[in-house]
Amino acid sequence: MKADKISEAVVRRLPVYLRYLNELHKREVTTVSSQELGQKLDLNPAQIRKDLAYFGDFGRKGIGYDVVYLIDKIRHILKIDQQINVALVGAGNLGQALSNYNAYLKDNMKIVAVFDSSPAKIGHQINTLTVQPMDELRETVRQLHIRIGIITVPDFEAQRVADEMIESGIGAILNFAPTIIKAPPHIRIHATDFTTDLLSLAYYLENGKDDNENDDQ
Amino acid sequence: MKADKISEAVVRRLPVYLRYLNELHKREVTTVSSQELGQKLDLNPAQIRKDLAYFGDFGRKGIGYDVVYLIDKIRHILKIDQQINVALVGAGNLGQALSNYNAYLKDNMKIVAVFDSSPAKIGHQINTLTVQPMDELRETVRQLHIRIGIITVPDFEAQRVADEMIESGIGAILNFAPTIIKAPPHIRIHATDFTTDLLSLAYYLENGKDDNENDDQ
DNA sequence: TAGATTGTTAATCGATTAACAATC
DNA sequence: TAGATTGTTAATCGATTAACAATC
Repeated sequence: MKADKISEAVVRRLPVYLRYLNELHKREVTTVSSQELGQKLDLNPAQIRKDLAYFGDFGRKGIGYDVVYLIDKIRHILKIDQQINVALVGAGNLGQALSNYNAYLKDNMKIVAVFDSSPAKIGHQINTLTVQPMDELRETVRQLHIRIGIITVPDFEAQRVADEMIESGIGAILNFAPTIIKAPPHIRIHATDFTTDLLSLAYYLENGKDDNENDDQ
Repeated sequence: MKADKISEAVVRRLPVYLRYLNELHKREVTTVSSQELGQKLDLNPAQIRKDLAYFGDFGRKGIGYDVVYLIDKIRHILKIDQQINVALVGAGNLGQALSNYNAYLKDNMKIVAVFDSSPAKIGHQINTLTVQPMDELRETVRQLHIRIGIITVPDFEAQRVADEMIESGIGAILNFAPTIIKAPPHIRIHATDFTTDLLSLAYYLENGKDDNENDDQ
C-alpha cells in the first residue's frame, strides 16, 4: 500500500505490536502470523495486516512476518531507531514513578532530565538524575536535544509548563495533568488522565445492591 | 433520545465534561452552552449535545445547560452518586503515586485498600492506608464492597492479579501494566500504558537533524 | 501439489459533524 | 419579537472486518 495519511489509531497500535514482537524475539521465535498476533493482542488479524501494509510489504505470503525484521521496521517507523531524549517536568510522586520506567523504555527512548518549580524539590536525586529548576529547561533541551516532554505537574500549572516546553523547542508532549492543553497544530499532545479513566470505568459496573435502576445495563 | 447502547467514546467524554462543570461551579457559573464547552474542551458542540442527549433532555433551548443540574445528572450516569470503593494492587512507585489521587477523586470514588505480594512492602504505610498481603484481597473486597481494581504490578504478574481480583468479585479493572489482560466479557478492563503512549508520540516528531527520509510527514 | 497466510479491495459498521426545526 | 441554543435527523467521514486472489 504505502502513502495515505496514517490514522492515530494505527500509530497507537504499533508500540503494542512492538512490545509483543520483542517478547517473541526473547523467546527466540523467528516468525509470527497476523492470526497469532491478533489472538494474543485481542485484535482482528485483518486489521493488523492492514496496519502494517500502510508502511510496506513486511510479510511473506504463506509464511507470516519475520520477527526481527518487523521489529526493525516498526522501530524505524516510530523513529525510535535513533535515541529520543525526553524531559519530565513535575518531580512529584507520579513524576518519580515515571522516571523509573527508563528501564522499560529500552527502545531508544530515555528520560534524561527532570525539572520542578518548587525550591524544595530542586537538587533532589531521582535515580541518576538531579531535579533542575525550570529556568534551566530551555538550555538543557537544547544541549541534550530533548524532543519530547512529559508533564506531571498539578493541573493549574500544566498549560504554563507546556508553553515553556514548546518555547524551548520540544515537539511533542505527554500530559498527565487533568486539563486540556492548547498548543499550535505542529505540536503533538497526548493526554492520559488517571481520574478520567477511573470515573469512566464506574459506568460499566453492574448495578450495586442498593439500587433500583434498570435503564442501561 | 434515550436508550440505544452507548459507545465507549461517549462514556469516556463524560468525566471530561464533569471535570470542567465542577470548575465552572466553583467559579459560580450557573449556565453553560455546548458551544462554550466545546471551545474549552476542544470538542465539537454538536457532539457534546448528542452525547448528553443519549441520557436525557438536560438542556434548555435558547439557554444552555444548568451547571449544577448537569453535574448531578452526569454523576448519576457514571454511578458515582454513590461511593465506589477501589483497591490498588502493586505498592511500587506508580501505585504510591496513584494513591495520592484520592484527593482528586472527590467524586465519591476512593482507593480504600492497597495490596502487594512482596513481604518487604507489606505493613508499609501509604498515606492513611497500610499495605496488605495478597491473601487478604478477597476478604477485604467483600468487607469494604470494593468494586474496582487498579493493577500497578510488573507485567508478568498482571494477569494473575487480575484473575484474583475477578475471583474476589471485582467488576472492573484499570490496568497500568504493559500487557493485555484476558477476562470474561462481563468484567470491564481499561488499559493505560505509559510506554505505549510515549512510543507512539515519537512517530509525530518532525524529522531530526541526521535524517534523509521524506515518506511520511 | 496442498496448505497457509499475506496484501488489498469491497462491505460493513460506527462515530463525527452539519443543518435546522423547535422553543426558551 | 429577535436572538440564542437545544435535540435530532441526515450527511459525511473514517475505521474495522470480511473475503479472496496472489503466492510462498
